[in-house]
Amino acid sequence: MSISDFLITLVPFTPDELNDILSHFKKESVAKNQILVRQGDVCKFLYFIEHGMGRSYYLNENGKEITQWFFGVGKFMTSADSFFQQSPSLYYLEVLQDSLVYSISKEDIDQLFAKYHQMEKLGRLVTTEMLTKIVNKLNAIQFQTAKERYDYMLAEFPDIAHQVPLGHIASYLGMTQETLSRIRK
Amino acid sequence: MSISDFLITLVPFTPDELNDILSHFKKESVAKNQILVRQGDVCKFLYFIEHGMGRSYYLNENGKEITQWFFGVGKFMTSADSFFQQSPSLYYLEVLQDSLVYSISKEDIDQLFAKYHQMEKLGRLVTTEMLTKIVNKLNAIQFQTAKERYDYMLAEFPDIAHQVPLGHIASYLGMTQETLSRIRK
DNA sequence: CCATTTTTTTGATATAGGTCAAAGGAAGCC
DNA sequence: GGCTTCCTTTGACCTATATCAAAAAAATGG
Repeated sequence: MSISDFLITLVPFTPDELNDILSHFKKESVAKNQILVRQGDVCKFLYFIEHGMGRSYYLNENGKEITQWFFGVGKFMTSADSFFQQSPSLYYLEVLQDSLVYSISKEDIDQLFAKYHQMEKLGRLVTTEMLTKIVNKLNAIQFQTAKERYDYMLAEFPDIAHQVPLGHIASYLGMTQETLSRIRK
Repeated sequence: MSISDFLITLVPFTPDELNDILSHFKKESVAKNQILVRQGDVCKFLYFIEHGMGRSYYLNENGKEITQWFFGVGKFMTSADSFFQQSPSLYYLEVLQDSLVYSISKEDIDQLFAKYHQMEKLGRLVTTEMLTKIVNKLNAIQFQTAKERYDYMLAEFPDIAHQVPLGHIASYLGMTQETLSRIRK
């Protein structure tokens, strides 16, 4: 899904608005395993994934990587709190496959928010969707067995679930990789 | 905190805008234990809590109440997904103490979103704040021990933690009330 | 295509927190 | 102010999942 298709399905931008908005996004190819943001850095960009996938993760007290979220095709990827507050990121942002993304800076998106009422609406809708998805994850994590949590993963990220290392998924689901391996049988 | 104080700390509304916006909120007294929305109903209103507190909860497969969120003074309370999508609510919304709230309907708030660019921004900011808070809860639930989860509760809801039945808090934190009772000692 | 590294699976054992049952306390109500 | 209902604590036992260790399988790179 292209970024302009994505935008117009959510909000009825005029062609002029759409062109102006798109002109602030920069197309980038990013190689597999590239780190876009490090824990402690300020996240400078918001990325739209046209092709590929990524994840956010952090290092826990034992230095283990804990996946916090997966980002697939047609989604915005960023370290949300860091990007919007321009505060140090709690997470790494990593690209998991060679990807094609469109990036926009905080200043540019703020300008667009201020310039276009409809852009502000887009921001609200995208944030609301994310909120709903996080609530779903929370319910899965909080009250479901390991098996059910894996089913949630398959439903939420069907395209991603079979393309990333099992350890990434296990930490995302709050279980060990041994447990996930046993479940998958 | 009054609703108008709350609004202007987030977004610089003009006095006229503020008056118009406030005129769409209706002041209501709600008695303790009153249910504002039932699971399965469409949530018709968004509530701002000027005084009091509430929670959202659902009934799990065994018919047990599972608290999903607490809402304190100076917060918006609603069944977010149901209200914004006008879909059946997954949650009950219950007032936990005699409360003073300001309510606004979906149609009215949509009208305000459409009318005022700044109102749309308010919506985005409030949603973003909620998103951040849910991520915090998720991290507490997913990776912390029962003891640490209770500490998170005390930090996130200091005013609420000591005023509601222990069972509500236990289910919110994803543990049994027996476990929470043992921890509290 | 072999060597090395990474990822996944399997097995044995440990434990945090759950479940079930029941007793104490506290609070609302006539 | 006693009755009833609700809320909290305590005890005994159990289970899902973690931890630790190591083998097997798959992927990567020169």
